[in-house]
Amino acid sequence: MPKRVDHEERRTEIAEALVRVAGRRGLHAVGMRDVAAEAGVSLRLVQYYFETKEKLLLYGLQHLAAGFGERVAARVRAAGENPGPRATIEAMLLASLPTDEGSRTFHLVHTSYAVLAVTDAALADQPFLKSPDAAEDAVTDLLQQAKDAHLARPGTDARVEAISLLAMSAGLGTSILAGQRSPESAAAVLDAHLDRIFRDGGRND
Amino acid sequence: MPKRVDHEERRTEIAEALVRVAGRRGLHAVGMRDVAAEAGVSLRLVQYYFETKEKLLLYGLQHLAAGFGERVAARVRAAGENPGPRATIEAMLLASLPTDEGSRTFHLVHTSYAVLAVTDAALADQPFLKSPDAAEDAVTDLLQQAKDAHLARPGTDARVEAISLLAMSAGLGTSILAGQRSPESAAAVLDAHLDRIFRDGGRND
DNA sequence: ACGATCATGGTACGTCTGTATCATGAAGGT
DNA sequence: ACCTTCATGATACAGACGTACCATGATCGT
Repeated sequence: MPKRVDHEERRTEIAEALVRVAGRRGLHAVGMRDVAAEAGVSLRLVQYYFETKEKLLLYGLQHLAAGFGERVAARVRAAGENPGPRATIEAMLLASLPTDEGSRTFHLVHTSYAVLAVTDAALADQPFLKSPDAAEDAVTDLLQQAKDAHLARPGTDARVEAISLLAMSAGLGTSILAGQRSPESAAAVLDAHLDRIFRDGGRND
Repeated sequence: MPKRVDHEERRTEIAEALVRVAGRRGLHAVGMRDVAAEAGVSLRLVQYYFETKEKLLLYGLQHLAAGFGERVAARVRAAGENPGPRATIEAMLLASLPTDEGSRTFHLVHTSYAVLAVTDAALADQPFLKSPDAAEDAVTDLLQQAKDAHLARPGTDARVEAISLLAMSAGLGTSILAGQRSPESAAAVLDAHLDRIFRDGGRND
């Protein structure tokens, strides 16, 4: 036989090609042949490693979500050795905004998947839909910690604020993608809300 | 000739068929033949009233946006004879959430269009993308009025809060659509923020 | 009443799509 | 050394898609 290749590695390369072309021309416009060309392989190879298009899409989605998770984690680590709850939350939220080309692609393709999932049963019960729940729990915990440490205003409802921040972040991200808002102004809005939640020192408003 | 028909009326019927099938099976999956079947006319007729698919999509988008505008306006009117700023804003935001089947369809199709617009130049510079700006101005004005009338907390930055509320509303709407959140909990989150902005009486926190 | 015009039907064409089939060289096990 | 098995190529197929073309009653203006 020919050289035994690492299937998983191959699949990753193809999935990344899928994400690239989806980010460029939109997920709806991506075909098997496009992915093959972008990955520099033949159509047959894409069929070989992913038997059907649906499996390719599913794998691509997982790969996308994993990459996003790493991106956020790296951003949080970059926030410092022992960042406070606010710095951590801020890093998470800002990492979710489509600022550079990479996160723009992620946001666009992710939203495309989400739209598809509404009418496609196979994508609907995919675990990537649960990652927002995980994020919500994480932010809630951080806010609760801040509240316990008297870093946040006493009246804060941790979960409601967590939901709000994540929904805002998602909404702002979409409007950045649509070209309605600049990343800077979106970041400023998020910061304003964090300022409100994390009162500094003893000010009571 | 045959009975002279009202072209605009016909186009509206077909556009509504487009929106219905798009809401059911997703905008990406909608074809000329599907629209024709849903509208109960022949494929030729869809071609006759909209020469090309792109024109059909554009018209459908306008129709969708117009319908949404009416929906919101009706909801605001239903808020009472002379509603205060808070009731008005609340009506606007709640009308934007995908609660019933109609608004669910609107949200889904609208989001599909927005995703397409990112990679499609023809849709990108469509006026419906400006309606968020109009909403932002309207909410900002209402918040400013409330502030001037001492109904809102003094520290409120009207525009930042308007942006936040609309972004939250959009983000919450998307998560409702994805089945991650119930309409009720989303409405509760929005209400919590309105409670915060519109302090009651003389409380200073 | 008649011819120009409008609304509609049917259908064919070319292209693109995802998938399946046939073919073949290259290297593993024994 | 041989035969199986793996990786890859080329291409064919059936269907759906948007669009274009031809046909034909119906009715309006005159």
